[in-house]
Amino acid sequence: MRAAPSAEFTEAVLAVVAAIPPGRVMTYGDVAAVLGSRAARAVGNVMSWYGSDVPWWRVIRASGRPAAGHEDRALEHFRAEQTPLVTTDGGGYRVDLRRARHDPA
DNA sequence: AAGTTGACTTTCG
DNA sequence: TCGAAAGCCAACT
Repeated sequence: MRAAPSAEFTEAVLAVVAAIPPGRVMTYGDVAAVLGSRAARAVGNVMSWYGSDVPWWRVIRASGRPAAGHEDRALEHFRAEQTPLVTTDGGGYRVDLRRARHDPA
């Protein structure tokens, strides 16, 4: 285990993630931006620790791919929520950020 | 106080 | 469009 974020930071992140509507997604950087910071990595840490209590699959990387190692589980949710996806030739996939990106403002 | 780590981002080739 | 390298932030040792 590595560096559990402070309670303040954790609650703030969970609140933002929980506010993302179904079928939409936000990048780690976006979530951090809402908190007034650029700690995208710290956001990832919060997900690894408390992600089980929020729709963590709606938080993805700027590349349009979900958290590393969780792509399979995330795909199930995306298909269930009809999130805009882009299937790649290699059998992989990626979220269509241009359409699915959620703007909290 | 300095070094290490991570569900990241951006820039360059 | 893809991969490698450097940059950044927060928290731990």
